[in-house]
Amino acid sequence: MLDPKLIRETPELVRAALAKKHLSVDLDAVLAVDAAWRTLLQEVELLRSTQKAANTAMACLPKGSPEFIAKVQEMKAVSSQVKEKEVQLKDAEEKVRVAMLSLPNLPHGSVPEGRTPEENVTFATQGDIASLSKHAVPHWEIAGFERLFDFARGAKVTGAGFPFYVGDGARIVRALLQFFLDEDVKAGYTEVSPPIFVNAASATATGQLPDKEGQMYETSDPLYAVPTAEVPLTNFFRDEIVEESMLPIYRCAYTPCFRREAGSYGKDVRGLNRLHQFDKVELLKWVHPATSYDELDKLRGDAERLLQKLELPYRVLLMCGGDVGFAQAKKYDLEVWAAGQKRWLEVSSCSNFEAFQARRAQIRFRAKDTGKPELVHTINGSGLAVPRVLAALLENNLQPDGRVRIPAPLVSYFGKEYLSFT
RNA sequence: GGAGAGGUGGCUGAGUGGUCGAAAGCAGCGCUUUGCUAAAGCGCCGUGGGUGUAAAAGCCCACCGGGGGUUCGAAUCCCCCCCUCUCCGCCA
Repeated sequence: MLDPKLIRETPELVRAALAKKHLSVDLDAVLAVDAAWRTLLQEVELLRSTQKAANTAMACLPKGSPEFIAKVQEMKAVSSQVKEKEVQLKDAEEKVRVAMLSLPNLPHGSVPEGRTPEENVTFATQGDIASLSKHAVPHWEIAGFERLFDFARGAKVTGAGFPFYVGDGARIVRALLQFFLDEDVKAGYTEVSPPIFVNAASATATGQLPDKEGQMYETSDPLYAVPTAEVPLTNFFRDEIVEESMLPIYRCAYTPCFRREAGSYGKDVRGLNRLHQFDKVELLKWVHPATSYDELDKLRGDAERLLQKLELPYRVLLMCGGDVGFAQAKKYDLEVWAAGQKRWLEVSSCSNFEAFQARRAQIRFRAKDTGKPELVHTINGSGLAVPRVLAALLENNLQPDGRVRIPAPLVSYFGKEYLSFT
């Protein structure tokens, strides 16, 4: 959510910033419902004010006195007016709420112009792609792949996109998660194991709701299966005021992630590229607004280091205005090179949300100098998503003998130096 | 799942229809006293919104778990929901 005062007082500034995101936003409609709401609010408050004054006067009048009875009669009219107006006010309030929730976050000034993913800026590239085998194959074509990653049985038991991981397949997933969490903890993040279902209020605070319910699995309660640990993690401090001295707060969490992802097709959904359920470790920070862009860079660095340790070539994309996302002010994507598919796979998305989520979630800190609550900035990114890292690992490290070499830092977690499909 | 008790400000905890945004205490902040510390005394000390302003101040409204209702008037009475605790049942 944006600052309502900013929208009212500098609508042109807001309009210009939103244009950069290339989303169709009717700011005038938002301003109109806001103005209507404020008019009604003032009318109701005026009525309530007279009601209150009468109430105070009546308190020192004898109950049965003629003056008292006259007042009651007089106030009955006011009371019915208030009730009528309050219905309208409630309606107006809801309209404002919906309108405000529909506005995307403003992109940061450093976000490049652009409409499509092709216009994202390659910010950095690490590792040597050329040295990887020219004969690498997509991971789903590796002999024995389906033994370790059993999509057929997953589809039978649950549905497409819910594979079984078997033997070394299960073990490599566990090794990666353990490695990621240990490294993240070393980098200063406190490990958390959150609930994997959230309520509507939580999903609204982080920006999944309203409008994006089609991307989440919903239970009959209703609760939502988390699409990322970001959701429960961010909401940890919802409706709370923390001390400024507690900032910045660093947390990491592993959860399975559930995404319905309707509408994807082709090579995007082959093998481990895109699943309805996958494992991911998320990094999350609550920070002082003044430091949030430094903290974003640091978080991205923490995610990058994981890829470096796994010896995976990757690039960092700075997302252009059109690809930043609804709730983000600035976003970097980390993509690993998958030698078999000969393409980049997104394994982490590191974003600064500034106060957008904090305002929805009412997460604030008490400023030391003024003593007043202020909104924190939230920052998050994957550290990292398992299946695509795994896909790149399988494709890049496949040996002529059909085994996959395990990168040195992972060996102690995996328990051996090669993953075997037999 | 069943029965009972309860949800009030950062915390503890009064308040059962009117002048209550809410006593008191603790914590916090400021001042006084003091060689320092401690103690004591005095004062300040919730959040959100509207309006106003260069920014403030000020003024107004709302908020006593959430939502609805009764009433001229609700923290207080009624209904629904959520949560916590105790006991019982079930269970990894």
